[in-house]
Amino acid sequence: MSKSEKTKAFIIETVAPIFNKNGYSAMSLSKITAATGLTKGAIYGNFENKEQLAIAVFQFSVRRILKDLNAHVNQGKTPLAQLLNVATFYHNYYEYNRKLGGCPILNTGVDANNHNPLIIAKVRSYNERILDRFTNLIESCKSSKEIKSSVDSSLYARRFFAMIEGAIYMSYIMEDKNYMKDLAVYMNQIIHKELI
Amino acid sequence: MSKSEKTKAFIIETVAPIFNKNGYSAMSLSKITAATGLTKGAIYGNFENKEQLAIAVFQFSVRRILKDLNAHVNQGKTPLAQLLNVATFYHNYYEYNRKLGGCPILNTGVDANNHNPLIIAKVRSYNERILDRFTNLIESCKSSKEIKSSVDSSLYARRFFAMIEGAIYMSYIMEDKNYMKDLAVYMNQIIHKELI
DNA sequence: TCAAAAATATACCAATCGGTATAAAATATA
DNA sequence: TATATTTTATACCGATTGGTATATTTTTGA
Repeated sequence: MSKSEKTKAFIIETVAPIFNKNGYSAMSLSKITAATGLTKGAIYGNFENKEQLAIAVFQFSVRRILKDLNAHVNQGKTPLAQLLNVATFYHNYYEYNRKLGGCPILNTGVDANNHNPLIIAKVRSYNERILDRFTNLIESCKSSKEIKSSVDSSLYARRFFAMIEGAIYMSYIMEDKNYMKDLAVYMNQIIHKELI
Repeated sequence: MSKSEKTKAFIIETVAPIFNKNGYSAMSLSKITAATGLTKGAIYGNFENKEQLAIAVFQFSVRRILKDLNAHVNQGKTPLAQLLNVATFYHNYYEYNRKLGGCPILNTGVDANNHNPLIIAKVRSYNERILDRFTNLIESCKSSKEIKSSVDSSLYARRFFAMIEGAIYMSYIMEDKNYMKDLAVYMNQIIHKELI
């Protein structure tokens, strides 16, 4: 790992909470230099501009989540166990993202929508990946005969994802982690009552 | 209605989509003056500062929604019909808020969270009102014996509200109104299968 | 209609914005 | 260790930021 690669990583990690909490417009170069202890020279020596830094920061934040989500899901031994693990993953999601200042998928999505095409395209892309992952997981449950074959995989993937984002919004706006706790409970219940 | 009252209302209506789409930081005075055709003198003659204007704009946007939601809900003749009308209200919510550039409760909440205490307090306050309204509606259904007395009113109010916000997020980020259409369907289904 | 009051426009302020050219310093390679 | 290369710091750029004092215009009420 070269010097600049280390510095890049350091900048990204340090800036991540700033971008996630304040959004793109309020993530000023002065905040970035103050937080990192570096100067503009170092920042612009490692990133083309503010937007490219923001994209790198967003990708870093999301990849961490997807990696952990995937690892947690994969602990399940059957497709159904894996699907149920999606629910349990979000049980502690409020605490999990507290240091970051919330969920980057929610925050960056809302922040970038309507006025930052490059970043919102990234958000959409990740959301599609997550939707596909959920859909495939439900399809696998059908293949393994653990849930009903009549279940609309895509529909429930969309419902689950929307419920998750809604719970994240409520938990962070109302500062109440119980929205995430209940999401885990309710998703589990829905799987058992509507899918199995 | 005095001159200044008319001007105030005009500014608020004109600025509403700007604030809702771009957020507080990106809602610059130059954008405000360009959109309204007025000068800084007129803006600052009618509003103390940018933050107070943002608050007025947010309140205007939310009050419109709450007024319309309430009117739609009150068309129901029984508490259950009213609760089911909550679901139908959101059926066209994507189109309903399109001109505004999304839902102010979602957008302003996420935008202001973590760095604008005054505005986020307003968002929380409205969210609590909405939660109370949903809770009371469910309680009324219990009183009229239209739903099971064992239902946890507050819990389902929270679940519904979270589902709604999640569907709004998905519909606007993915530019797919079907998230709102299915929310209406699914909420209706949940009421019939879990509450009645 | 005319003067007092209210509302708006103009011109300006210091501070900050994102970004860059260049100089200085740190690193890597030979 | 010496040098070429990379990385970072400094100093600056024009543009824009939110905000204000004051002049001008418009509205209001007698």
